[in-house]
Amino acid sequence: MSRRAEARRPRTGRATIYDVARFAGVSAGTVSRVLNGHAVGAASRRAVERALAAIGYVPNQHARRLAGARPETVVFLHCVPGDRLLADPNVNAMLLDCLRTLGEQHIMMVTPVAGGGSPDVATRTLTARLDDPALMFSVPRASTAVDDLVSRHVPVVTCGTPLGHERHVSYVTTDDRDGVQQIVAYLRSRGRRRIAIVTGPMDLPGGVQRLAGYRDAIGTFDPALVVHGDYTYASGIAAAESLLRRTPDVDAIFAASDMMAAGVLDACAQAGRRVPDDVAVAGYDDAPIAVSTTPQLTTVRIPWHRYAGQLTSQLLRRIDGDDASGVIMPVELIVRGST
Amino acid sequence: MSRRAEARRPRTGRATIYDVARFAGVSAGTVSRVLNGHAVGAASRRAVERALAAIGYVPNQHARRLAGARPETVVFLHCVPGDRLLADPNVNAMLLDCLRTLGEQHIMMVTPVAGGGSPDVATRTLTARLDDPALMFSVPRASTAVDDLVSRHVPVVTCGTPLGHERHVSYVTTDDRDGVQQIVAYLRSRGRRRIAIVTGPMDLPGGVQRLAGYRDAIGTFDPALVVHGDYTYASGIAAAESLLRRTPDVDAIFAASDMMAAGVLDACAQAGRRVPDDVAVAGYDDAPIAVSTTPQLTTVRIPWHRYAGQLTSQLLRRIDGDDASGVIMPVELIVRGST
DNA sequence: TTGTAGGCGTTATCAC
DNA sequence: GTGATAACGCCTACAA
Repeated sequence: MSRRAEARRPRTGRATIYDVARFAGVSAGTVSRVLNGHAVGAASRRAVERALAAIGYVPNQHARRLAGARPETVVFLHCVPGDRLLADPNVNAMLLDCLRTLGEQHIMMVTPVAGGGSPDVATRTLTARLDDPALMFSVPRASTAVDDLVSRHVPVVTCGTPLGHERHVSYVTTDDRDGVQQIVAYLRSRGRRRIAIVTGPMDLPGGVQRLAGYRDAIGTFDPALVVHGDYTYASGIAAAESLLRRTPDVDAIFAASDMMAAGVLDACAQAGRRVPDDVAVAGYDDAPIAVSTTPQLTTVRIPWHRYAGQLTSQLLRRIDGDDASGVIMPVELIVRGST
Repeated sequence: MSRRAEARRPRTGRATIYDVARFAGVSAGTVSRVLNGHAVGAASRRAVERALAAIGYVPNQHARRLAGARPETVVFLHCVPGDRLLADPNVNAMLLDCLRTLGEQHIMMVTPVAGGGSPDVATRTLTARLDDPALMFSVPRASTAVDDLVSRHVPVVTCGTPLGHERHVSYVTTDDRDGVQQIVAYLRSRGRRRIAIVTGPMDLPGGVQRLAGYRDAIGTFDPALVVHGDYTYASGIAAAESLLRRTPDVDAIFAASDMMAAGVLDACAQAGRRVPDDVAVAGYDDAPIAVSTTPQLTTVRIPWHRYAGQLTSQLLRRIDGDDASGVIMPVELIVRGST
């Protein structure tokens, strides 16, 4: 790893604000003002705009940032391998919302390239020297990336409660406890008595909080009715198989994600249990798959659109120096055929 | 879109090089020197290193860049929708290679988030204000993004010939003409006389150059034996169907990508043509699919590993101020059962 | 080897 | 409204 040319890097040759100023016959300050939409005389403004166009000036971001301007880039981070996250239509739609809103503020979004490698590694190397605000998804409890960022005063906003970092990180989450309580209450009202849960990963906030909601609502808690999953279809299948074997009297299974619920559905069919007659099945997220299963899934809908709005506004607030804060979005029970 | 607080952004509160210097009892220059691995007295070095650790100093990239340091970020750009590009195992492996090599130089790679939207749009909005070197894949001839970057003196390296920008953009490409000539020569040597081609998109270098190789090698050129595809399996099917119908006497089909060749194979089977007895089929890229078809595909192998090496070194050269240049990688004919 | 002084390109403050 | 001018944090000639 030989050191490269130590010589000062050749000037970029790019036009600066001074070039524009000279061309327009005004001072650099004035150019900066029109660039930033501040008050400027009509004549000067015209002259500057002409110069801008003629020269093809593009501001230097680094200089801008150094001088205290708002960042023009936010970094999207997640720890889910293989772009499974972006494959989720809900997440994708929300991301598009964010992109649009941020775009209006002239802020773009980038993400580290993992290239098939672990995004965790990419994230780690990236956050080691990142200077831009970060938007993080599915942040596991032990994430050191968050610590790094926080300790360097990088504004961070997470999707979901940043377990262990609630005080230093802004976040938007959904009212998981309420959502699960609604589900359990509904199942109860339909006469279900042995209600099981397939949780998400317990190091992710969704895993923890949905289980908490379940415990709150369930009354007498039976550990035999709790199985852990990882949000995937396969884990839904496995969980249901285990439940049906272990506690044959189960008459309702709530899965903490629709993907898992779909797995549960198929496992029930496989085991010869009729849904919803023998056992009710409920999911979470109201993902597209919820309406393409048979029967369709009772689930909890997250207001993704408003969620996205909150996310970006949290981000912008942090960027503008506000303190960290969390917002909790209400959710809505969607009843379909599976219960 | 109300203007936000105009007040100077509050100081980040992050430690600067001066804090470190004060702590270590040396000057800022000295700190900078140890940071950059320049010559420093042993005592000073130790003091600085202690201070660095104690304070948890992290350099400000923007300041660094402004002062003329090498970029620590390169941007990966492509115009293929839906992450189809990253789904290609060859591309992926190469990218990993690049990531590793760049990582050794403390350079990370990011890419704009398209969020299911068109990467072209993401690229456009991004390049509009990008300041970091760019690595571009599958750059179509008309790409204005390249123009933008070049005009702003942003170092650009492309995978494949940057049609129309060869003088201002560094690139790495494969010897497509030679590869195709080898294929055609081989098919000839096996007695094939009516050799057709399914091209790639004609606005991409691979499309143009592989067709060029075909024309060079084929001798008497029959337009009826040329069908255009877009590198996808589906287009391979469509192309083969059209060829078999239009020119039933065709006895060899070369497809400009293995994915298309796989389509050709299936279309032949569908049409009741035996491969290779009735018609020989050849692909290009030596993608994983080339060995999972029946029969396996004769194809052209690209030395991805060395390719990646060239790519990063081109990038580093550009970053260090060298002029743009192109390198052409040799390719290797791989003969398998399909011919 | 080490400190000092400019400069990188931009923004914001302060007089005019 | 406008022009100087001082930061911003870092790097590197230059001088000591």
